[in-house]
Amino acid sequence: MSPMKLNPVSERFILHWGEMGSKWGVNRTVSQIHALLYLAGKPLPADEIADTLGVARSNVSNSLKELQNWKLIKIVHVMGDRRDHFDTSTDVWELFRVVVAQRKEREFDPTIGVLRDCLDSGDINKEDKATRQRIQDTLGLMESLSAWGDEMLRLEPSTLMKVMKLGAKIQSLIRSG
Amino acid sequence: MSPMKLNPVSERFILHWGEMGSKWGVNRTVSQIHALLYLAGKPLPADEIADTLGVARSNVSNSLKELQNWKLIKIVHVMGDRRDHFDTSTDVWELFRVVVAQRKEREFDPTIGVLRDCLDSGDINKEDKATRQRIQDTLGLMESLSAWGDEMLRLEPSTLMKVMKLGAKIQSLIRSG
DNA sequence: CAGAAATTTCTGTTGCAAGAGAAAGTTTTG
DNA sequence: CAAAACTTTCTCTTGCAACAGAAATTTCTG
Repeated sequence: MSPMKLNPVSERFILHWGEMGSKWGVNRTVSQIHALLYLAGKPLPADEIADTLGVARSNVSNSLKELQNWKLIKIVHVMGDRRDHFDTSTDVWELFRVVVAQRKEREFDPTIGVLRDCLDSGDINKEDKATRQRIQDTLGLMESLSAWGDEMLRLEPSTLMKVMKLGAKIQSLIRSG
Repeated sequence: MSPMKLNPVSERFILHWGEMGSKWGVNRTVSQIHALLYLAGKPLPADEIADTLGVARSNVSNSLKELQNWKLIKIVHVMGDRRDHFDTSTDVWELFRVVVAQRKEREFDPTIGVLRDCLDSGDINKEDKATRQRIQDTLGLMESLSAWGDEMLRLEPSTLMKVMKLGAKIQSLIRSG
């Protein structure tokens, strides 16, 4: 099959998304596939993805599995076609929320665990007081961020948007409240 | 020189920080060096860093330059020692702020530029309406986050802390205000 | 249930970032 | 200004993630 031709803007979007992903520790092909599905806005079969992006079918297969682990895509079926098709949300806020929640769960929370563990261990007394305090501070920051993240993630996108729009005005609310 | 011995907790902290860095697109050695300087809480010379972490002197040199580009460390001098010493803030909030600001500037803002560019280009009309809308939505989300980030980064750590403590309670303030 | 279609797993390759060590360069000091 | 101390730049190596293609497996269809 000859490579499926993307519109120039879609191509640019997808390529840039791939670069972005790399810089944040996400495999380039994985990012690109997700960008493609997002822009397509409709379920695509794996071979069409491979064809469009010009990567090996097996690479697509593994990347799709990865995206499923991230809960960013799901398998759907199209009438009269036995191939699996893959679909992602077209709601960018929802996608954002999922990515943040996943990274928090995978990397942030475990780190909090390690820090707690460090502070609980008998070995902690071998460290000098100031070092101990810095580990404690780090844990404190991460716990605050974690708790705040959980609360924010629970809000509706529209509410979250309002919170952000409020921005720094929140300062005055804190003083008054 | 024989490798300088770290306390077990420091070692664990530094190793874990290195792993964390990798997952977020930061070079492992770079993360480790920063963690070491943070825990040490005092300026260290490059050779002592190389020695403590067991990596090549040249690697340390390049990593230190990288950390300076990130504005996370600076060169200081110690009386009676002609070697450069490297120092980082021991204020974890300040460090957090710098990292967020840098990543925003390096990766987030340029992406906003690309998206604007996409939407301004003549080629955008080749895309179908729904795709165009999704690019527009993506830009909207990123612009909101960017503006909000700028405002938050301007706040004092202590204020920022209060904002986070407020958490979801902010919802009611929005309704009332 | 045989053959076809689709998918996944396995195996080997490749490209590149990360890093070591040598060489070159710079700064300091007597 | 020569030698020593220190730092950076350069070059080559290495390890590993990313990937391709083949082989194996599963699922579907008449």
